[in-house]
Amino acid sequence: MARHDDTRLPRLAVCTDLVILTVRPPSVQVLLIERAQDPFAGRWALPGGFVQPEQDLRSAAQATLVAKTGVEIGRAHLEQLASFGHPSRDPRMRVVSVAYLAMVADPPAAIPGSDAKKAEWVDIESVDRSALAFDHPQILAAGIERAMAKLEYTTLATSFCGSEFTIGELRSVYETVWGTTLDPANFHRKVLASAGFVVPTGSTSIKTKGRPAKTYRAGSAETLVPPLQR
Amino acid sequence: MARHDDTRLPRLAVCTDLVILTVRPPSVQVLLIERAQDPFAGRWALPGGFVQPEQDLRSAAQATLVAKTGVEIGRAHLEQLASFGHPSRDPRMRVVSVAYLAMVADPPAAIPGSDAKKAEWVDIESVDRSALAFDHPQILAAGIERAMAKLEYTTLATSFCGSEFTIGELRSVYETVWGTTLDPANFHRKVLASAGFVVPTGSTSIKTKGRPAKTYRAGSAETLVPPLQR
DNA sequence: AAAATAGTGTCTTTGAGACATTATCTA
DNA sequence: TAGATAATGTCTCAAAGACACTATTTT
Repeated sequence: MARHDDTRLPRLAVCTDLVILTVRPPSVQVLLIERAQDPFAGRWALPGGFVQPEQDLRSAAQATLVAKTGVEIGRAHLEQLASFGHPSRDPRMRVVSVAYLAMVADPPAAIPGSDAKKAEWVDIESVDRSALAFDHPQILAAGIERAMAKLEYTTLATSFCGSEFTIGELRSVYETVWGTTLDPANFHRKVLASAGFVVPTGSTSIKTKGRPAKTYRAGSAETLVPPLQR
Repeated sequence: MARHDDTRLPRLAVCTDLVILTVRPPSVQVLLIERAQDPFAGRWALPGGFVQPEQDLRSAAQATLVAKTGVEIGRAHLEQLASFGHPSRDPRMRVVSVAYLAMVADPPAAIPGSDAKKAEWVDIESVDRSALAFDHPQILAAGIERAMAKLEYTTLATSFCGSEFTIGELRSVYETVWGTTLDPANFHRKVLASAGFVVPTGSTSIKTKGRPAKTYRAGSAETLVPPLQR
């Protein structure tokens, strides 16, 4: 059985890695950094960092999220994704990664910071996933899959929209993430029929084309009953 | 930014804790141990253990699962649940716990092993959740919630059944976990209509009462389209 | 006016639930 | 035979999708 005598415990670290997504129709984008240091210097990777002593896992993820996107907490969705702990996933030493999934709306340019040469929003279609550092191909895949699935049965899509949005903008989030087209009329009715999904602001948006649309804010509901289907 | 110079990294360990569930109508049961050692000696807790060097997270969880239940791998469902890493969740030192959720069918008596005075299957209704050691109340809640949710849109319920089961047995899993009653006729039709949910064995089960039921094995599908509703 | 998008109305089809009916066993 | 559970059939109602139609803007 495992002992907890800490002098016998191996050297080990915990980090967080983030799959930060945004939707810019017709693309879903992920924030990637080009690593400044070894291991994997020069390679693209998910942003992340070691969890500091006395730092909660979520706080660590939040710190990375804010540092890389420049987006205020509270204007982004952040949830734990999964943990990855293969003994040799990091060549330096054993590092268990607690991955987080974040969604932000219309972020400014990504911020490289000290650990990256570059930081960029990249279309997920054009990412050479297998070239990512560490086991980040796996983490990215898990993040994208989770995001796609959660759109169906949660109100998460609103976190890809700004504070005010039209039903058409919300629909384009779904269409972009799922790579499908949805009937505008039926989508409209279904969204308004889901209690707590969106609340009207009373004003309308000015667009370049077509009839101006009423705008909405995200509602208080988190789950979508009934779910929206793909 | 985080440094990776390992001499500066704090002492830290990673463990796995398991929410192991089984269904014995009319109860859902969870495997709990009574801790043999401090901290929390004498208190009930989820089974778990430290992750050993060179041991994968899943392997660590699997080892605990087999050790406590006596069930062969392959006859149990095991999935990662979430990670819990509050800095003071363990009074000894910083310990990040990667929690796993397991489901087993009709297990034998639980095995205490060396780290527990007792190990028992306990009805989840009768667990004094707030008395559990560490942050295990939170982990248990997350496990139960996940299990209940996944019955709806996955074929997971079959992992609470033996290798061969009747539709009625499968239905009682749903009824037990959700605490509801389901229409036997409609349930029957919906299960058989879900492609890949169950496959007929060709034989029938002998029961004490009523007409003998055809038996089925778990099918190859993992997700349930359309989902079964509560 | 034409084009584009927002929003509403309506019809059809599908699927879920309620419940009756038939089948096959044990006590 | 009575009672119990399995399995099938049928009816009704509600929701989803297809699509026609109206509304309001820009060019």
